[in-house]
Amino acid sequence: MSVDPDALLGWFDRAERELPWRAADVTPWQILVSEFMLQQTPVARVLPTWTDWVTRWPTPAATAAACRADLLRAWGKLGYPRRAVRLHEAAEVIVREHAGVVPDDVDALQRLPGVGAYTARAVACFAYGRRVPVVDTNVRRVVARAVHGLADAGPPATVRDHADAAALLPPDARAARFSAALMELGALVCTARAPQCAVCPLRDSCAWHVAGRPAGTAPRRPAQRYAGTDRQVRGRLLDVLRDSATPVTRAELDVAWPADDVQRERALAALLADGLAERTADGRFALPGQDRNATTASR
DNA sequence: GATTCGTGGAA
DNA sequence: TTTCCAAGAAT
Repeated sequence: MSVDPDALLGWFDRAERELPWRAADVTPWQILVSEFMLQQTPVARVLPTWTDWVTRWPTPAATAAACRADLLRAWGKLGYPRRAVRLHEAAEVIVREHAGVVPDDVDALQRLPGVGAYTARAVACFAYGRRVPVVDTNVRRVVARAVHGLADAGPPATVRDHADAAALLPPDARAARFSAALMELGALVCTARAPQCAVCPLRDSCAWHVAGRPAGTAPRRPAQRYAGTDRQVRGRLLDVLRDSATPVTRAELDVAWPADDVQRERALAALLADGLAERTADGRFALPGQDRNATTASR
C-alpha cells in the first residue's frame, strides 16, 4: 500500500492547524527552536514557551550570547531541560562555524548538539523545503497502519523508517508539504489511542483499515514510572535553582528531596555534569551563569 | 538495541 | 488512581 499525495494534501489544505512556527515570516532558527521544544512534548504546552523564547532570543547570535540561567528559566517546566542546554550549544556552533546561519543540509544540521535524525530532517524540510523523509512518532504510526497494515509502529529503526517514508514522498516540490501533512494526520486523525478512520483521507487505501483494524500483537513495554526516579529528583532540585534569584545552600536542596541522601547527591552530580547547575566558590549551587555574588535570598 | 532524560493532560 | 503518551537525542 502507498499514500495518495492528492488525498493527503487535499485533507491538509482543509485541516492544517495554524501553528505559529508555520507562519510565513518565521525564520529557520525559530523553526529549529520549535523542533527542540516539540521533542517528546505536546504542541499545546510548547506554544506559550516558544512564543516567549523566540521573541526574547530571535536569532542564533542572540541565543548564543544569552546567559544559560536565563535560558533555563525561560524553558520553565517544559521538561527535559538538557534540551535548553543543547539549544544554547547549537546556537554557539551555528554562530562560530556557520556564520550565524542555520545550515540547510541534513548532515550539517545533525552535527549540531541536540539535533538527531528527526530534527535535522524536519528543519531541512520545513525551513528550507528540502525533499527528505521526515520521520517522527506520528509518521511511523501512519506508515505502520497505512502501508504495513499494523496497529502500531514497532521500535524505531532509523534506516528502515527513512526508507519507508522516502518511498512515499512525491517526486516533485510537494514533498515538503507532504511530510508536514503526514505528521499532521498522525497528530489529528491517525492517533495512537483512538484513530478516527471515519474522517481519514487515506481510509480506502489504508492497509490496516482494509484488513479490519487488527489489534497489535507487539508486547507493550512496561509503562515508564516517574515517582521516585532520579528524573523526579533532578526535576525537584532544578525547581529550587530556577526559583531562586541567588545561589542556594545544600540545606535548601536537601528539603527538595529529604528522603534519600544518596539519590539526591547522585541527581545533583548529574545536573552539574549536564551543565544544568554550577557550584559556586562558597559551596552553594545555582543555575549556570547566574550571578554568584549575591548573598540575599529572594524570590 | 536498551536506557535515561521531565512534565502534565487525558483516558 | 493508574496508565498512556507527547514533532527524540545521547549514550
